[in-house]
Amino acid sequence: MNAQRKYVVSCQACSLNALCVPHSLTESEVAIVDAAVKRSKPIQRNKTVFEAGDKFASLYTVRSGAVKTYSVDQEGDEHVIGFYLPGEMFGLDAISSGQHISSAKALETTAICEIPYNRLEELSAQIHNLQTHMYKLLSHEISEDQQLQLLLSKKTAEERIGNFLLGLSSRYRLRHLSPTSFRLPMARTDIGNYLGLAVETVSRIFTRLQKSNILQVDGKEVRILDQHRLCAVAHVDDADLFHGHGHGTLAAGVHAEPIRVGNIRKF
Amino acid sequence: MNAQRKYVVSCQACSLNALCVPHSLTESEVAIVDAAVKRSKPIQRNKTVFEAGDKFASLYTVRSGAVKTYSVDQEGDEHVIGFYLPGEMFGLDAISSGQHISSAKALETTAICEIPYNRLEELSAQIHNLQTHMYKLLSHEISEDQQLQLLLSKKTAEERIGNFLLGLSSRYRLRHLSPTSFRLPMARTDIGNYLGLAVETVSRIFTRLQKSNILQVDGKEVRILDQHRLCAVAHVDDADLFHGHGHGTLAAGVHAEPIRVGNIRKF
DNA sequence: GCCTCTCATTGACATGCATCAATGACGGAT
DNA sequence: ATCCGTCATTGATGCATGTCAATGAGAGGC
Repeated sequence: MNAQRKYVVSCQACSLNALCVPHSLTESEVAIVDAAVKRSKPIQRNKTVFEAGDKFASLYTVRSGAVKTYSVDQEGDEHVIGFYLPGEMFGLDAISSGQHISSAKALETTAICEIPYNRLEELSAQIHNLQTHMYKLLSHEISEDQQLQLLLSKKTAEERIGNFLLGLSSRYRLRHLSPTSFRLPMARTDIGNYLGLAVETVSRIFTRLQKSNILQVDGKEVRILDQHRLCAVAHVDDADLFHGHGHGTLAAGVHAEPIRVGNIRKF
Repeated sequence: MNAQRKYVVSCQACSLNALCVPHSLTESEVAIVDAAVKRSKPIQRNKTVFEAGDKFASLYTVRSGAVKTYSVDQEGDEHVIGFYLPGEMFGLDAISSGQHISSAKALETTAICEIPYNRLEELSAQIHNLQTHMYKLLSHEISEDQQLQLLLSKKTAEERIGNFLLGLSSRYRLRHLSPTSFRLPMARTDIGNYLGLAVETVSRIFTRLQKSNILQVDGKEVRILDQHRLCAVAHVDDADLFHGHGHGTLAAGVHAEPIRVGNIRKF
């Protein structure tokens, strides 16, 4: 049981506290939520957290590592729905039907927090801040999804990738990691799939951005050399970069400022 | 004040009851929610309900008519986000930031119910069924948005339009209106904009489907002549048609069945 | 009833990206 | 260290859909 303790970190002690569910709660409220959270051993790359068709019982947040969600169609083709970083919550789409309609898979060794949905419902009726937070969280996910729809329906391949990278950059910044130098947790295939592009297109655009000295790419390692020009390529206003980019669990309610249009939404 | 009464119909007496917020509540709970709802005079075509930048104060549902939501980018281009029919709720994306990030406009003369968000939050902490309903509603919107993302990122023009029409058809069926013969409340431009297609493409596909005797189109009037082949064109399984197609306000929690993949999400 | 404005349709042409194909480069397993 | 499988890159080609242009058809105003 001591071995078990290694990965068991209370919400109070978790470094993601400020990014995760507890962020808007008082100390005693956090304690109550903390008691409901199940923490299990980290899972390996490519292991699934849940699969489409599974009964919905819990929501999940990433503690460390990264997760992708996806669905598989009749022809067996995979469709990537989203990527989740530490502090971000996933599984929200399953609340409405009581069944998971998408699957979630670890992109690397990943630790997950699980919070039983029944319990969360109960608690959110009692803890006003928690209810407010959950509504904002769900609403924020909707806003992000709508931003992505805009991206997918109107933007060029270069704009999509530019936005994608800027979104990632923002999310790493929020986690106090370098916003200009980071590792992509997902494969090119996943990026293309997510953005509605062929892998080859993703690859070509990466090399094009590299040749323009906007980006430096080495496998999964990315360095943003010229953020200004990357914004230009993505048609994103530089000034927007520091706003409204919270994602997943964390962002809801963090920003009082207006969220601007034309930004990336999730990754 | 008698004139005013014409359009004031309580939730209890509203024919959309089964499709709208009250659907999962007891009689006495409905009465409480009803008391919080503001009903105002129908608005004219092209009038806005709210605009991007407005302070967020209420959620809205369509009582009659139709609404589109959209955003406008830096270049002044409009991006259609969604269409809403009677019984469907909109404005959900504004909860997270406290400001509307999109605008909502009547596509025809439209009556709206408004429910102050503060009050809704209070009530949902007291009325368990209401909280459950709201969570499902928000979650369902997320599922739909994700379905649309799939449509936009992976499907051909013909599939998009096929799905769009089938989705509309389902929604009309739910309202006990003809699922095979209905009027499109929005312009071709709006359809194209929403689906990420040029107007010309929408037009061409309409005529192509008409020439194949799958559809009969006369301006905004549409008749589905061969649902089976329309499903084939849209790559939608016929059997799915009667499931999981609730939309907007109504759908959340209506169906116990699994929601299948590959269907349209909103419209 | 006519005029005007917006919306819809159709055709001709251009292009961004997908597709196909082949090679190269990791990274994990033994 | 070597092997093998997955992933990434690059080039050649084609096609679906966007763009441009012109005409036609309704709908609302005076």
